[in-house]
Amino acid sequence: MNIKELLQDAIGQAAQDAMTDGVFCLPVLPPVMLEIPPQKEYGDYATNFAMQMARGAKTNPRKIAEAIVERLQFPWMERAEIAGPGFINFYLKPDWLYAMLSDIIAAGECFGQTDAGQGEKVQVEFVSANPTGPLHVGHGRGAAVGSALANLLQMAGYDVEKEYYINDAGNQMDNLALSVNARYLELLGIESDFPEDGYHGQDIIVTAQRIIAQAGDEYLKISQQERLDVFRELARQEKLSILREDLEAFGVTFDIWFSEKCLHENGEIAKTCKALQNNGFIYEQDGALWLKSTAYGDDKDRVVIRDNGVPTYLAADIAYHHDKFKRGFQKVINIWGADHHGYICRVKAAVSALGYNSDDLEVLILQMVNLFQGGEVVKMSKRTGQGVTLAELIEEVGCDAARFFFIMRSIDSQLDFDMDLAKSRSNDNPVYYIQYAYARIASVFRQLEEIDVSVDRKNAVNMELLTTSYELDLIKKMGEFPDEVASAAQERAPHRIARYAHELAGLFHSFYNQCRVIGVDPELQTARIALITAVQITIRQTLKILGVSAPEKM
RNA sequence: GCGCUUGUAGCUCAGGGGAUAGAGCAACGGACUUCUAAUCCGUUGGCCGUAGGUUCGAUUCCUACCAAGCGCACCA
Repeated sequence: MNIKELLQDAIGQAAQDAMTDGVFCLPVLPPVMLEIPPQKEYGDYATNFAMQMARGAKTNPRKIAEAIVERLQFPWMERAEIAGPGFINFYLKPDWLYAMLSDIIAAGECFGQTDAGQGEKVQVEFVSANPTGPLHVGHGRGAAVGSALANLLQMAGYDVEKEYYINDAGNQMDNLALSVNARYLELLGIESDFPEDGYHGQDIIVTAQRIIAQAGDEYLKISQQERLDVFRELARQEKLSILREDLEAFGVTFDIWFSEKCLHENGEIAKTCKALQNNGFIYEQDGALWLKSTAYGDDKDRVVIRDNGVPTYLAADIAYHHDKFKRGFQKVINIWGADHHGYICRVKAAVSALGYNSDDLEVLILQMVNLFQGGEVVKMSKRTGQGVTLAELIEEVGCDAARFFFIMRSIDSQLDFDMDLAKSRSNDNPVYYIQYAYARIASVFRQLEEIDVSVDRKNAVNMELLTTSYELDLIKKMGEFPDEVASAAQERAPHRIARYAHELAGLFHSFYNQCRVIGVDPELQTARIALITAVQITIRQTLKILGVSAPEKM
């Protein structure tokens, strides 16, 4: 049952009837927007529908509202009032809440699932860090937000695939090989210059040490070029498996790991460039090939094949996006760091040039993360003197807190990550606040079992006994969940689920402090068991989206 | 200089044409012989960056300006 949709339909019908009766005249009715009013006194739902129509109908909005209210037929309606400039406030009979509560328990692990996304085939590509070193905290935000968004879309009825684009071609891989080579020689006591743009991280030394542990100075016997080829591949594999492990430890997995190198090797880049050359979007100048991205609003055209014949990163990205759309995704979502936003225009231009609708490529830009500890910005890891890695952060604050903190802000906002707060086991910490609500419910169930009270007698529940505002507010809030999931998915805004979870937990804690479950009148106890069963289900669903664990005990 | 994002309570942030602008923290005052006090209840706290414009109505949309972050390669 979706009370909101039913009410919307009833209002639409009433408006139609009013038009038939000649109260006002409009060629087409606007959609009925129902909202939860800012204050309880304004009822359970409200709409500005009459005000929306007043524009076109050139009629007093209050008059339209009256006509609608007079004709409205809705079984759960207690009364409807016209307020302010023309709002209609709807006050429903509490019965609808009881029906909703039963629905939640019946839905169980499926609660929140809707077909809002209509099975649309969506790809979410995120993290996609170069396999040249460890993930840092910025990647962590991308990983948490990307995986939560994928979960969210899935629950809202989209057909989701998660993908990691491995930038395993080009200069940075050569630099990686050169860096490993330099460390290798250095460790074997051979003097060598460290490459200027090399990777100075500790992890490169570890890689070189591993190579020595396995093969000693074996690689001194081959040419430098051959050695670099070997090291490039060895390092690539090692870095990749570390990335995969770190992400898995963070609760992040991918359906597909897509290699850039393959696009070079299997000729897809050349093929795509050829196609764009044929339809005039790639031209030659100064010995290089250029994408005519200015045709789609870019500041300047961009080189895709350098004058030395080597494709640029953009060339690979064009072929990559071509491949994505060829795979039949209706929406392609990329999550990029704010430092890549300047890149959006040219990739969208390429997508358009390839004959696709560039609106089907959605690039979500994630603003930067600043770590704070003791009120100070933490730029460097104490241990290594380099940027703080994701693995270090998880070790410090825990996986659950890290994920939640990364997700809880809108992606447009820079994130001030308060490590002290994330670590604190106190009421200040929103993660624990939510998990604690879940654990409290689990604890109540454990104690009920101890005194042999059955927890699944949901058929014989007299829900009408739930009458306090604490109980009714909880049910109301839970009832909003499927809608919240659908609209958060549509807005690509997983932070809304973090916020919702916090609000729901707050309502539960208030209830818990005010109403007892165990030991009250048996019928009321049964009803309250049903209530907290539903709360537990709903909190679990929110945590599932966020990728945060739901502890039975704390 | 150009572009993207942001400017809302002391702090961190939601909201996003409409009814008295919300939450958490901080500050202050209360609640544990009772299902976990990692909790709850209450109080205090706002020219929604500035100036114009559109609108019956703007914190929300538009323009300019100011401030912060991030970009502006034949790097990725």
